[in-house]
Amino acid sequence: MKQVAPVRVRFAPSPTGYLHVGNVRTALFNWFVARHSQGSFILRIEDTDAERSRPEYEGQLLEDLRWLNLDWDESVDIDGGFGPYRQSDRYRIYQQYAQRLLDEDKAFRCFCSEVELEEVRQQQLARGEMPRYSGKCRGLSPADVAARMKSGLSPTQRLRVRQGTVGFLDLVFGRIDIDTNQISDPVLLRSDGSPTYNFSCVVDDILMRITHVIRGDGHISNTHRQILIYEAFGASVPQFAHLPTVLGPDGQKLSKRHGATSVEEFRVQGYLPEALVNYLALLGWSPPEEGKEILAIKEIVSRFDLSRVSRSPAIFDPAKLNWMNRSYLNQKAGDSLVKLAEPYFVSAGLIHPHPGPEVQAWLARVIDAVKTHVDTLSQLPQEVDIIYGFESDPPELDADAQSALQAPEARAVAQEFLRLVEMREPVTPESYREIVGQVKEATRQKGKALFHPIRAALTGRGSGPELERLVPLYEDGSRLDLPRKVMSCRERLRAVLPVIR
RNA sequence: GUCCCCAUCGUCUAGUCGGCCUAGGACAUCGCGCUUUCAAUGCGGUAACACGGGUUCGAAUCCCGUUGGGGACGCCA
Repeated sequence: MKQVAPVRVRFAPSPTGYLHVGNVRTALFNWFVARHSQGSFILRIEDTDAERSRPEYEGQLLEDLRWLNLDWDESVDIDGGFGPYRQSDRYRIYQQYAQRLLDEDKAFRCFCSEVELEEVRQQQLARGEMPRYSGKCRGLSPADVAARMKSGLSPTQRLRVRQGTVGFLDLVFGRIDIDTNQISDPVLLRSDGSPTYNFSCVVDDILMRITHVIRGDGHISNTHRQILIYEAFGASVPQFAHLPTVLGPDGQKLSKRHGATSVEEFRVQGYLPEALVNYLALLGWSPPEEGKEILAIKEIVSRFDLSRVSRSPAIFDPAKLNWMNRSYLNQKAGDSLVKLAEPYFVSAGLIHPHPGPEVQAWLARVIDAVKTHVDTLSQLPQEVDIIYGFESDPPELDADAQSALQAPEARAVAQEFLRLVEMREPVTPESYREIVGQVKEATRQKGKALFHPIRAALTGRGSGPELERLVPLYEDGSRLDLPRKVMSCRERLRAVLPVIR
């Protein structure tokens, strides 16, 4: 029996900003692979760029991943025996491994200055060549090196790239081979001694026993350099899988001007994490069976396979995300949405903070009544205006409601309805139905001619949720302690009275 | 500029040994039904193999070229 090493994948973001949907998708696909194969998902913080990395982004990063329900097995907060998991805490390790390469003459010190290198680059570009390192310091003798060190120059350390071809079998793109003459001797250690991305990444992936490197396709060309580093260490090379880029609706790289792009923004706008995960899973991956696109996370995990990942870039489509979020919203019962929706209602001044059970129960019914109209939780308060709004004197009626109350028969319906409501207060679902029956009899109106005027008088609008649902919400809402008053049926009808006279 | 990669409806995609494809699904869009209205929902329609050459009895599927797009070429990740 052949022993198969357990799958170990990693998501290695840089804490240089908010978690972006493109990165989230990379994290997700890694996580899918880990969970599908009962492997480990490792979260590593790549903060070797001191200029741009900010510690506060790290916390945000973890929080965003938690919100998405992506759990990790090892990271800065869970030691799996392969730590530390923050690259800035691993500098000693990089020094040590860099020294080893130097000792074995697989790397060399380079004293070229940045201006000097830039000059050469410009010349090569002008000649229409691919800019690459000249190899100037490759052949420096130990004495030369010692002399320059003594004079106070601080060198970088570069890998000695061998002749020939390097290649790998990408799990999504297939075979990608190139000639090593396309590659400069990559800098491993900067002149200040800090490691570069390509070096720290490889050292960590070796030491953390990463089996599959899954990342954005912008890293394809880095992969060749990195493989050369694995070779220099005599380490086994992991499998690679590169994911196509996520683009904005205009086909350009996704950026702020395309609207929300960070997980934080999607959360604030009231998208459900499961909807965002489901949508992102379908961006570049498709399940083996057709037609089923709303998939629970566990269904995605069980079906996920890198061989079904597309090779071409995908455009992020907010309209489809909206549809998906709506569909998740409608799948959930109102009472399971109350907790999530509460903050939006509180900040809109519709309920007091920390509502009691009565308000919560009422709110759940309110949400059930209007949720088919919204894409996101943040749209709920404006939709709920049909319950609250009616306070101005006289109340504002929309165009549809006004025309519904134009005809004398329509006003008769509304007046009769009011008369009966006055007698039967408070209105229950049962009494509402009875009253409507009596109005029907008294006015000889039915169907649209009957319901439209009632709706207009009661809600001030030409359309909205079913009246049978709205009426009890008005009645019950009017008895609750809310920062903004909900008017009962009678109050509403009295208020419109001047309008329908 | 040089190298690498990609190319099916407006969008995400199915298509994995070339024939079952007069190209399927989902979103969006349009129409119809249901309903007192809107929404939701049900049913149906419009809509694509970038172009040009090959190979083959047969190509969306294989090969070459063109065009278009993306990426790489850093002491960024």
